[in-house]
Amino acid sequence: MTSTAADTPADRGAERPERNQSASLRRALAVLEHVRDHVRDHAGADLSLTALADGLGMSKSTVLRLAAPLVDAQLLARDRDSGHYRLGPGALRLGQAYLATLDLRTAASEEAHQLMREVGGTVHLCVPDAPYVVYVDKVENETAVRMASRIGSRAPMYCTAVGKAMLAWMPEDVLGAVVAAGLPAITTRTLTSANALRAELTRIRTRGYAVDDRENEPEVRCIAAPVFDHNHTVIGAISVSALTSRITAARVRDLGPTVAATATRVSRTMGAAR
Amino acid sequence: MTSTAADTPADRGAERPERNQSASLRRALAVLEHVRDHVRDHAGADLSLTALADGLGMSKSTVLRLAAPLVDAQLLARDRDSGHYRLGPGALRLGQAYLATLDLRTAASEEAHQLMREVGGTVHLCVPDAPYVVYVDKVENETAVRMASRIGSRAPMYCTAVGKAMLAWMPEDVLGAVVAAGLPAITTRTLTSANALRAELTRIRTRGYAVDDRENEPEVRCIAAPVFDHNHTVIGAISVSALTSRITAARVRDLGPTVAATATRVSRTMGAAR
DNA sequence: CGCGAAAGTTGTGCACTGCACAACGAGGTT
DNA sequence: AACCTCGTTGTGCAGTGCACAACTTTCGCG
Repeated sequence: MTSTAADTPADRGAERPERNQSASLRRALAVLEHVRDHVRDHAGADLSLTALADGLGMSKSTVLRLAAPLVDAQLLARDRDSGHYRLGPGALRLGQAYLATLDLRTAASEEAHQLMREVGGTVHLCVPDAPYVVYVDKVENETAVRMASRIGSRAPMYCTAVGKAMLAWMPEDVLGAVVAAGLPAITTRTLTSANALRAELTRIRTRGYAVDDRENEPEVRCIAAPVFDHNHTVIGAISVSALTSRITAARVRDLGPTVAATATRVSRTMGAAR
Repeated sequence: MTSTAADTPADRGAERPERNQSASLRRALAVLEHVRDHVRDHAGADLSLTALADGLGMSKSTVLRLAAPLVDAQLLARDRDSGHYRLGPGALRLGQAYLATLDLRTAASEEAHQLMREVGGTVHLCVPDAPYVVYVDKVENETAVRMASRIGSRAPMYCTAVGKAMLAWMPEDVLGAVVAAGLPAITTRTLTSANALRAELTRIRTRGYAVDDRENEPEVRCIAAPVFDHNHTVIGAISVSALTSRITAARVRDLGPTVAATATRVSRTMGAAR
């Protein structure tokens, strides 16, 4: 640090880059996320080395060298002809391994199907990822449903029944994070103030289930209840949703306890006391 | 492990660590893969910091600091109580993003369902990942099939119909890589010599489809054909499989052209000339 | 067909990162 | 309460990887 007479470039007071933060690893993950978010469309979605470097504000050599291990791990793949980057099969392996660890999914599967048959709407299973929810399973009424495209996608907590159901039983600081992330209006009925949301959560806690009454999509109602593990920690939520014509306001009061009972059974399977 | 003739004997003694190889990033990816491969079972699957460090031969502090960005990126998650590591929702996001880029899946979906109805067996869609195949879609006959657990899993090329179907139209060096990876016998009928495999590939090219006649599982026959893109590059394969009682040796000759025709239609959707 | 531009790849100095070791704090067990 | 194990944090020093630029390759265009 303090060198001899030959004075060092005294940058004292300057930004301390904080050691041991794995800057290069973070850069590499930024590369990965950039590819993930940028390969929306199918075949045409190209990401050349220069496009990547420009988009991330890195130099080409940096991206090239960071990408090499990602390609080796098959999280990324390079087009053999163009050299452009896309996600690789390793990404799929990770995702499937993640799903395999979620015994919540297997535990809820049967109940979810029964709930779908009973109610007729679409049943969703979610896990928290504050301030978002992640959809991990989906059961639809139609036959021959292909693997749901929405599995793996995220939605905000504050404007979905599943999100509010989980939030109602999560620590206070999570609500803070949700509010901090912003509460933009999705429809005219979205709860957009922290106070309104807080009051709603209290209501949810007393009745045992959450309702999304056209707060996220104009024509959809949704009823959700939380799933707990053996620690009484919220590990997910299960919901039914349908067009408002299928789930009338009056029917919500019947369906609410049904969904809550289903969620409670799943919780018990997961080891919850009650 | 499978390092064949990778390193030359020339660099003996002189340990050249090879610069610019992103050693730390590779370590981090090793951590990720270790977690992925080690969290087979559900809730009980714990990976403590020390267990991870021991399993990888790294020091605890290294693992701790490498894991931090992975946790931030939600590829990993830590159990709030025990601090143990597991895969995070970000892994699912990656996997789903990968599937979204595969328009092969959407292109083949309808044909796959029709093939399943026509033949009655299980239909698989795969992409190459030499020397393996990766299953990216699956259509089963039974109703109410949950999201296929085998999606995302891998199988060797040399002993599967889909693998051989792709291999038959891939560059010669891919066959070399497959042979180099080894051809262990899975059943008594597995092709275990490079020559037998090469002869089989020639046969496949002439008739237009590949057959796995109990080479991978004792009681299963499988018929597959390759899918090409606009460059006439192999981008996948589609197959039907069933117990030998359902697909007799005689029926193979009927089903082969059916599967090949299906694959050709998918290829055409993908922009192939013919 | 040859020329130019743009993209991808490789070499290298130097600053900074992150590895290992060890000390420290936090629970849990006897 | 003492012990033990696990997770976390501080720090010297070696080695990594970032940026820049030279080089190679590929492609477009007259």
